[in-house]
Amino acid sequence: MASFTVENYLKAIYGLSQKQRGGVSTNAIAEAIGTKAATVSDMLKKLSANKLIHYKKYQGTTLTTKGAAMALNIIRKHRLWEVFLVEKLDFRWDEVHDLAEELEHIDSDELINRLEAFLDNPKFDPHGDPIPDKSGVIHQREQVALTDIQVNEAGVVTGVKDSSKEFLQFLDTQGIELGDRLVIKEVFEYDKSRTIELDGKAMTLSHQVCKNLYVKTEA
Amino acid sequence: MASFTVENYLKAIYGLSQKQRGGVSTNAIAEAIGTKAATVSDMLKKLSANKLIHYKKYQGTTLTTKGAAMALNIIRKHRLWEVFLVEKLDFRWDEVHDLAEELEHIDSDELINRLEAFLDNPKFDPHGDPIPDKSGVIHQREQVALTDIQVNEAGVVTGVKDSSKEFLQFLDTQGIELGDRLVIKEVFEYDKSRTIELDGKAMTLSHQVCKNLYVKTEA
DNA sequence: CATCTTTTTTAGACTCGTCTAAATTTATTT
DNA sequence: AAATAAATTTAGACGAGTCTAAAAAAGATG
Ligand SMILES: [Mn+2]
Ligand SMILES: [Mn+2]
Ligand SMILES: [Mn+2]
Ligand SMILES: [Mn+2]
Repeated sequence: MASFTVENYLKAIYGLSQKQRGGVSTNAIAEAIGTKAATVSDMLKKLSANKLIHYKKYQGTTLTTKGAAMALNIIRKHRLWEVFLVEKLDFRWDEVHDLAEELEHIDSDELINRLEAFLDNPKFDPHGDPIPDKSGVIHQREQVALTDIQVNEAGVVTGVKDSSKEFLQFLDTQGIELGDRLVIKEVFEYDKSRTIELDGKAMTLSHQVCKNLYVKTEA
Repeated sequence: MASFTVENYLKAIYGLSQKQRGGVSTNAIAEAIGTKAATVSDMLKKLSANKLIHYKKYQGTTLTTKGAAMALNIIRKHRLWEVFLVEKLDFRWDEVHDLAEELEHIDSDELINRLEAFLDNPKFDPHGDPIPDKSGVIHQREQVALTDIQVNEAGVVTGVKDSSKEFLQFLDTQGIELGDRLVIKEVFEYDKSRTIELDGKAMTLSHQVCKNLYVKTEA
């Protein structure tokens, strides 16, 4: 129904609105989509005319119920395709994003529902992000960043905040993957780096890494 | 690389060039793609400028080596996705064409090669059409239409010439599927219909049906 | 071969998504 | 509060792909 372009705008607005409260700015959308603010302004007018966003000039934008439903469906498709690529075609978790970026626009609910069943109804994608169900309901997992737990606290790695190829490959080199159990051994106040124990091995992780790693604590 | 539109033109030209000898006409392309002749003329100029077709005004067109290679890759992707949809997601053979029409444009050789392996390197799609290999080589099966075999000759159903939903669903109602063995029992000269025996059951098929059913004879 | 018909191409226009440059509004700072 | 800075929108343009209407070429017919 909606063009690739419109779908990408909706997804971007949804994503940005999750990271802050209040409306999403024109510049933020331009940055996310890789386009210019002028282009975004034009598009916001069209999306608004189609009742996909709430929009007052100069005031930022938020998705309407209809717009949010469409965004969630695209996210659902994106994440299910990512699971397919990793689980069935043996792609690595750092290789699947761009492909899913294309596959998410394939227009068929029947296809995506069957794919979901074929994959045994996964609840999370390869990066630990939750998969919205058919009606767009998304269950956020109870998880905290590694920066938010104390010395001697333990956690299981459940996801990443930064899904960039670079970060994912860095985690690979360190042998850190989803499901790993770790314990914080020491926090260095100087640079906020932390020493953790994982698989019986000690390693030190920078503040930047800890900020971007989600764990579920054993509370 | 090439846009969806360009890919669809190349595929259409390839398909039409298989059905006749000589160049493909502007009108035929317009008809195949569902557009107007004027639009096709414009596009032919662009494809020619990009060295994807040989083109002389008013003379029809043929694909260059480069154009043919691209067309075959799209056909390869189309057919492998069709196999996936039928074999893995349990779609029926009459349901998969339009979805494959979208999926064929996903731009990744790595993806399609992995999909091929995941599907156990199928050689034919759900309609019996051969799947080009990685280098675009396509092995046409030795098969003939049901109109071309004699009374008492036997054959195994290997494909359909007409892949329309209507014909495929008709075959379903008659219980005819790929792999079925049949024998021609009688040919009626009056309307060229034929009586066949299949699974021990006799049935009469019209000339139109026989023309569109391919079989491999036991020669 | 001259005319009529069909096919194909050109001309001009439209939509979608994009851009740069300029104008406008909002936010921040003295 | 005025001045300056930053964010946003408007104006005007462009390429891709499409259309309708008109012109031109090729093909068929008497
Ligand atoms: Mn996308
Ligand atoms: Mn993901
Ligand atoms: Mn297509
Ligand atoms: Mn097919």
